[in-house]
Amino acid sequence: MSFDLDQFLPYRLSVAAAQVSRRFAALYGAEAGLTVPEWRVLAHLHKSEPVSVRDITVRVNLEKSIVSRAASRLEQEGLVRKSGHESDRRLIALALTRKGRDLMRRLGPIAQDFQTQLTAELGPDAEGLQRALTRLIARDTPPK
Amino acid sequence: MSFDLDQFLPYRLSVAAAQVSRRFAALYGAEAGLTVPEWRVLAHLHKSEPVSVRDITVRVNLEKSIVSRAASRLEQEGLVRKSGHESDRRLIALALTRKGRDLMRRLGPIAQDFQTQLTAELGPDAEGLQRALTRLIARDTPPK
DNA sequence: ACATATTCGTTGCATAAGCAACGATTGTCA
DNA sequence: TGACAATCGTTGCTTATGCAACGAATATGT
Repeated sequence: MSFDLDQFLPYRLSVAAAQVSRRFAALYGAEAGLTVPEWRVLAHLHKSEPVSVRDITVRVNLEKSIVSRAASRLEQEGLVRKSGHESDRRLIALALTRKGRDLMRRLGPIAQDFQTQLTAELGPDAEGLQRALTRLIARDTPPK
Repeated sequence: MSFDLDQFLPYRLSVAAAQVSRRFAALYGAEAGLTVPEWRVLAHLHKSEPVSVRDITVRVNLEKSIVSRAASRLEQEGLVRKSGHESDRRLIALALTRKGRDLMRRLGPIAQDFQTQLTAELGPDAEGLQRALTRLIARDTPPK
């Protein structure tokens, strides 16, 4: 009996994740053309700022070079402001600009609605999915 | 109340998928240095061959250019053979070589074992996860 | 205090992904 | 049959990713 890719969990997870990401990107694409890293940085800043690049890499599971470049792009678009940390001059303090906050005020509800819709689609399996994801993420070795 | 990325399903799915992929790559990395597309192509060929590039793009959720390049690399490494389709000369028939079949004979059990281990880790939530993934994948708009 | 190690953010470089365009072939339909 | 459209696989090009290396700043240990 031969191995069946269609039943293989890593494959299924990857396809599902890509699929869900595409759907979500289509939703916020109307409001702003963001990459996934850019979205994650904004979302994290929205709930806690100011914060360093390093903090973000740890909290949103992105490599530091990716966060660095995403932050630069966001700064260039006027969504994020970079300033020096007071006591530790190695650190950079990232914060949302007024424009960035406005954008997140529109994107937040979109994300919430999408989450609600997904949960509805999944019905009774939504909880099991969340628990399973928690377990998988828990043993995280973050990307460098 | 502010949006929380840590509870956002697209984010959680993406992190979990990346995490599981890394773990699996570490396992088969000892046997062969394959990229994800290469692994998927081999896995699909293992269960049905010969098959065209187009077939693979549809069945393993990869864009055709990615499959094309993966197939070329695999051919160069002697794992896959390309030959012309008999009646339709636009098509290419991909098949495993002896070496490719041998590799998959080693990789198949590794994948199975990993699946078993994951299922064990997830315990009672494994089923809910699989059902949820099935639902998410079902409404698939494949990548091009 | 001083040499050394470590951390932070950026950048360079090699590889991968995503999309459009292309030549070659086959399908469609008037 | 013959023009036109559609499909297949490859390739070019732009952008994204992942890793290593770097300069600057701070921590550490003797």
